Amino acid sequence: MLRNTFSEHSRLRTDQLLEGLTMAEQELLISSGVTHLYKKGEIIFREGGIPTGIFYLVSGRVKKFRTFPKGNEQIFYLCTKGELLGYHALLGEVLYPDSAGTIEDSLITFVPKENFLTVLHQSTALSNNLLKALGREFTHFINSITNLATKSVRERLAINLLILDDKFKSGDRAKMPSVINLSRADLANMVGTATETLVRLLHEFQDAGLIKKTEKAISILDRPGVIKEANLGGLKLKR
Amino acid sequence: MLRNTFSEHSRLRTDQLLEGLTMAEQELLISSGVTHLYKKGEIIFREGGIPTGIFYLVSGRVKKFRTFPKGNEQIFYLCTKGELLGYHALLGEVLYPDSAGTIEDSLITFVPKENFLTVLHQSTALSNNLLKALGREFTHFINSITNLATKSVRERLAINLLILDDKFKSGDRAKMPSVINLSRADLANMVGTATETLVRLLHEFQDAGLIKKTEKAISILDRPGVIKEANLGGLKLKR
DNA sequence: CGGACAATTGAAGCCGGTCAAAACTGGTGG
DNA sequence: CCACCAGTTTTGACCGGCTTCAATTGTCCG
Repeated sequence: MLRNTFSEHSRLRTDQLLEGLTMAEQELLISSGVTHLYKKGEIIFREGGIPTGIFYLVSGRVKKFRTFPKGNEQIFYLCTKGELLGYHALLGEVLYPDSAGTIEDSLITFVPKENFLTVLHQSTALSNNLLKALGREFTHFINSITNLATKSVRERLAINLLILDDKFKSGDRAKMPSVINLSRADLANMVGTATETLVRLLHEFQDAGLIKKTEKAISILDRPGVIKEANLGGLKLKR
Repeated sequence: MLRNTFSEHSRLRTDQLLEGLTMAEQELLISSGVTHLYKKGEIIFREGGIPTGIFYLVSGRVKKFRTFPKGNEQIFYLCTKGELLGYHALLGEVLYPDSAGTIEDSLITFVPKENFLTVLHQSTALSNNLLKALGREFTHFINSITNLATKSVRERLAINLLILDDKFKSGDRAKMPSVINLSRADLANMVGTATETLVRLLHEFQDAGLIKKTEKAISILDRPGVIKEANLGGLKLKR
């Protein structure tokens, strides 16, 4: 039940995605690409741009977002190691509807459109894996939508902290509290609020002993407490 | 550019979906199903339920939504004639993450899971059509997310009225202003606001000559005016 | 050390949610 | 045909969460 609200099992992980592909197909997909190091803050592609391939995030973290004329942006997803980027536009045969940019130094492999589509059209395994992944993504998006529409900023912050805690888990010690390394502005843009509001709430959470703010980063100290703040059951009774 | 924000070209229409399929495959998909008349207000499937097939909406209108313990619901999509329902859960091999119910009398064909999956696994045409549709759906969902996160209730109402105007177009005279036949509660749940707030805004819109409220229904009188209210360009300048 | 940018704190005000109650609607049965 | 009831729509009043604007503090580097 908790899973439904904030967990990220819909992530398009390549290990799942490549399952059942022949070595030749895997070769053509991943190994054929050019790998490039993106510095923190670099843009990978921009909304309105023409897709020319997909991106495989070897290491690092990438935000997917929309920008507005006012200057602000809305982040709706954070990619971590092993995920693919930019495939929606290719599949849908449309221009990029969103932008992607690194939030830390990242190693990214570019797979040309032709290679991706070639493998896609000859491998039913890849098709099926993609369909499964996209079907699950749906759950993620309606979670986001309902959270934004019905939850307070405070609750949304708590939810996002839980998600981020998961995404920032260091591979080695999965049990340790993660160090969530994200600027206030980025976090605010994920939660969908003003930076000032976010800062105030973080302060409150820290006072309550739920989190610890350490130089630019955040760690969850009291996970059950944060879960309670998130009100995942919708426990706010009618009256 | 307007398209990006509120138009619904991502709709999973069967006519596009069945393109390239053999007659036998089309037969197995659509014609094999059982068609049933759902009365207005009936539930087709409920979140948490086990998917046993997909639904083809022959005629009528269906809302897709999430419910909360508090009793309220969030509508995130409105299906019209010709669309499919419930395929995400089958593809993702998960329980229904959302609910679906009719908002008017509807004719719906049920296609058993086995038939759907059989055709899916033997027809690359269907796979590709589905992938394309799902890729485009992505655009729709990030539109919803960014609208909810960054736009005022007033702007969101305007946007939704434009979408609904499109969805309630009567097939015969596409040029006439549509009659949007939706309860205040449903409309509020689409916009993501309280019924009372919605009613007040509708009143304002009518006073401004943008819309006309006729017994339970709404018609757009001044479409350019509504578009202006929607602030689609994000024209609200920084200062 | 200074300059730029990020983070924080303060104060003011409005948008929108909530509660309560009135007005309106359609449907039902006497 | 009218009175009544249940559900929906509408209006009113209140107030609290958030946004916004402004200003201060903190931090990282050249």
